[in-house]
Amino acid sequence: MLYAGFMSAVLPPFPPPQEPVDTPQLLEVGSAADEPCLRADAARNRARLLEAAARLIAEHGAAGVTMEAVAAEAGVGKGTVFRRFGDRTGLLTALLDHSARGLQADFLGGPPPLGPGAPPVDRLRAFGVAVLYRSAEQLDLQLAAQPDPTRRYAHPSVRALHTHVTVLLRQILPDADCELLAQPLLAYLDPALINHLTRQCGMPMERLEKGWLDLVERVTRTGA
Amino acid sequence: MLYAGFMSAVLPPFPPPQEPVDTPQLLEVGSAADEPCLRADAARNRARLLEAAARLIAEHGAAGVTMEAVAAEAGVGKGTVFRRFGDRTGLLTALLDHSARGLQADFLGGPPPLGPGAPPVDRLRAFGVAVLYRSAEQLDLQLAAQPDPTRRYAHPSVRALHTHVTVLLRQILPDADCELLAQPLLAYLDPALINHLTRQCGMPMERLEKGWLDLVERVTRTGA
DNA sequence: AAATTAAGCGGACCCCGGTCCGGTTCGTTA
DNA sequence: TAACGAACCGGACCGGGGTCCGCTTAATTT
Repeated sequence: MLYAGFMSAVLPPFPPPQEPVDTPQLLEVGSAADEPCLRADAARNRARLLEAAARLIAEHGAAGVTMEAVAAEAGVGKGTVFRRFGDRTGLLTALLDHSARGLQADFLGGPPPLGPGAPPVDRLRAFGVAVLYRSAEQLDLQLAAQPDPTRRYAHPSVRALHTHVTVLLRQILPDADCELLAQPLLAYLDPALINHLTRQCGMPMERLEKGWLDLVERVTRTGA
Repeated sequence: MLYAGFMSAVLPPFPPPQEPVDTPQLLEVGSAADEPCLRADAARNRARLLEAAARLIAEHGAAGVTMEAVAAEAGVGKGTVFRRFGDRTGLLTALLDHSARGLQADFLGGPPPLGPGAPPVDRLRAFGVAVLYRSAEQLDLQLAAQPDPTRRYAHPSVRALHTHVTVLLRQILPDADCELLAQPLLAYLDPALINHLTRQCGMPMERLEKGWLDLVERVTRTGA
């Protein structure tokens, strides 16, 4: 199965146009089952929708699936899809949620070198490699789930990754502007870039991996 | 004026679904007036459309302008817009074309430190700062013109920037995988990131500039 | 200058993401 | 268990991007 992440923090009931932006960033994700007590039928429909979406995507590819088709496949109305997931991006993101939580659990509390215990540089290296391969696996979905340019960096899951990298960097380079420095590192792991390099330029993943290690090496090399 | 770049390499006549991908990358842009001898009426309409688009964007913002409105303002049919520019992204890109050519001319043949003559590291520094401020000026348009994730990195203007950075890097780090290393550098200059950092996080441009210089410093620092 | 033809034109048309609101159902309270 | 209200549902509806195809017009050829 692909989605399996039926429980995810998606949206407050309906009018989702509010975006507080004051998100706690870290830790917000990780605690499971945070949907604020969905009504029975709503929860059922939510599950149906995710199943339906996964099924259709497996069959036609993420790009070839319309919201209406998902609704039909799930046997619910179109409005229900948007009520639950806000928009297309929201639905796709929910499908990715399970693996996102898994990754986050791994680097927040899993075994070293990804989790705590290893030296920060090693954790950073492992983090990049993990993200790289995870994204490569779900490339189509990751691409389709990418929100428009004005929201890409504000997206909670991206924020979580950014926070993690920033924290690691601060341990390595206490005097640098780590919040900023984290951005190019993260950008290297952008699914759209991975897609470009592997599929459009034909680079093998090994080269990307080498590139990551090299980048980390260069960025974290201290003082002259 | 904003657009002013009436002459740009946009698309062969109609069926644009072909994307050769074998683009010469560099130098392709720079030689002016490369529209392959447009018919008189077509050229006239093209100019009208760009003027109309610029006018409407100035008035309603890039996001608030529909293709149909542009067509109407220019006094042509909707089909004409799409025939000429392929899609929304194409039209917006054409509006940015003038300044893109200007920038390219500057770093390909202008005076140092941007142009040839200065040490590569200085050129790289100057390049980033120039791109940074140029993007900041046209942020709305740059954001609106951003193509979907699967085309973002394949876009000719991005390719041109990437090539330039790669070339500079190779002069500084002959043994590194400069093609790859150029990506995170370029990503730091992504309009979507600039938008996020300045408008959503409230960072001043000075900090972004410092961040660029620091990043260049770290990435180009040679050997242990 | 007439004929020929390829390029260009335009607006009706389709599709899909997203919204709205009248009717329904769940869960709770009395 | 009756009744109430909030949450939910669904599908009609809307707007905008992108396509199509029959008609028009600019360039070229003789």
